[in-house]
Amino acid sequence: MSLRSRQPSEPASPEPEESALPLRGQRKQRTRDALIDAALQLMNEGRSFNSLGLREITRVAGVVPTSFYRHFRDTNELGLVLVEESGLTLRRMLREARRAGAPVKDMIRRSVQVYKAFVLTNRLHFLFVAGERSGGSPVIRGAIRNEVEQFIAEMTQDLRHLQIFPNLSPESLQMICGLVVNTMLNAATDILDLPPGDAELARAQEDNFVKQLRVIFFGAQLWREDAEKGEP
Amino acid sequence: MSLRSRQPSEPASPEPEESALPLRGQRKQRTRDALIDAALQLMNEGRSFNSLGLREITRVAGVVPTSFYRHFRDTNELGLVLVEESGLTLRRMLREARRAGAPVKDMIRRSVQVYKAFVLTNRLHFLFVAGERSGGSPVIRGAIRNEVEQFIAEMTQDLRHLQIFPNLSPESLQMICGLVVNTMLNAATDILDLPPGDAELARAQEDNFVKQLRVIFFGAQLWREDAEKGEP
DNA sequence: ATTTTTAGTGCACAAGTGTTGACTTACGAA
DNA sequence: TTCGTAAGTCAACACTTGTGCACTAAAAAT
Repeated sequence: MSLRSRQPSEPASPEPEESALPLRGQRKQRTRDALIDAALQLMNEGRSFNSLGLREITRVAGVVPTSFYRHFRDTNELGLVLVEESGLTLRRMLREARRAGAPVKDMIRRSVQVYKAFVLTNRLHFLFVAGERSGGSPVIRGAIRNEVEQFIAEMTQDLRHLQIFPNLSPESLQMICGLVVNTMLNAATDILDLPPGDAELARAQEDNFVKQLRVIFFGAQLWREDAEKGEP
Repeated sequence: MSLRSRQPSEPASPEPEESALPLRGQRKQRTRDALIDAALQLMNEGRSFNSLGLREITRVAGVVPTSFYRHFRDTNELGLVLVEESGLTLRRMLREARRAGAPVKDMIRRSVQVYKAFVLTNRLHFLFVAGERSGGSPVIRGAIRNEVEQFIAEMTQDLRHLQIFPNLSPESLQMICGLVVNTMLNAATDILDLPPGDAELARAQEDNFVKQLRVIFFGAQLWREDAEKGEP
């Protein structure tokens, strides 16, 4: 079960150095991808990453256990590669959103729908990120945290240039984005766990998600920097 | 290393049925608790729950592997007990907050500080909940979700009786509470991961947490039910 | 054409795993 | 005092695990 073609990155970019068709390197990359896919596939069946065994991974990848060492020092190193990949996916989402521009009509709901679609088509990466973000081994958790932090920073930049919240200082904008991203990743878990077919539940879940974001954006728009707020 | 006395529940409540000092039952409970504590302790050292082995648990609990079966069918069942316990801890927090009443001055910051303290003194349970909420085995994740859902519902009731948001329908209030709880649990991970001693970082983290909650409550106060909101 | 490199294989090993059944031993009821 | 119950122990089982070493074969370099 091949889950996806791996990292097409730039499909038609004849880089002179790398893609000079080293036939062996190609082959190596293929089993390397098979290993990564195997890990993702196992997680897709309900397992958590750091409960995966090296042998288990190589088994579903269709290679012998010792082959693993030709590509990674241990499973943790594979995990870090997975973190990096997932980070790329996150930034790809941001880039696509950037290109599409902010929808003018019913902005939040549209964004949520786009997000939902993106989560589902990149199911495995989101499963990994949402799952290991607070759970797994400390080193991987740290790496994911970095990636998410970076994502938040980029999102902050984008929103800043869009001038949607002219009232907010860059720091406050970042704090808002952190809140939004947490809400997003949390929703990702819900989206991925949702049994397919139940349109009613999906709708309720989407409505809830939309409302939460509306509250956040609503509060953000009216935010003033200095004051000590809250009801006195 | 005994981490805590287990479930004091009601320290001075001579229940006629249970506490008739069946010396054997006492002993059984003790090793049962040792098993539970062992699991928590292992997680406290950076492991995720469903990577724990039965033997591993019994080893740090100081009993022989086969003893495990006198208390739990398998590790998953232990996990479910852990979920239940953690749920109790969550509700205990709510109850204490209820008894203390809402602080009138600088309400949110106070609450955050109380919450931080509570998370640190109940470190293990929060570590478990925050870690396995989106990570571990599906059945445990589901159980945690139930517990959290219930917590949200209770919190909704409390806020309703406090009349803090008279503008919100019960459903909207629940949605707000969901947002708050997610933000709380997310902050719990940060709080627990924070290296001790770094007061500066702790302060920044707390400020961020406080601000996020302020935005949410601020947005909630101004929320109107009917309208389709957001910037058009 | 020959040699070097290297991705992938096969085999082996020590160590750890979950689970079993028969056992001890001390509590608590008779 | 006797005796059944059951928490905990012991030894053993059939596996799985991560890892090391020698090997093959095909691609790349010479």
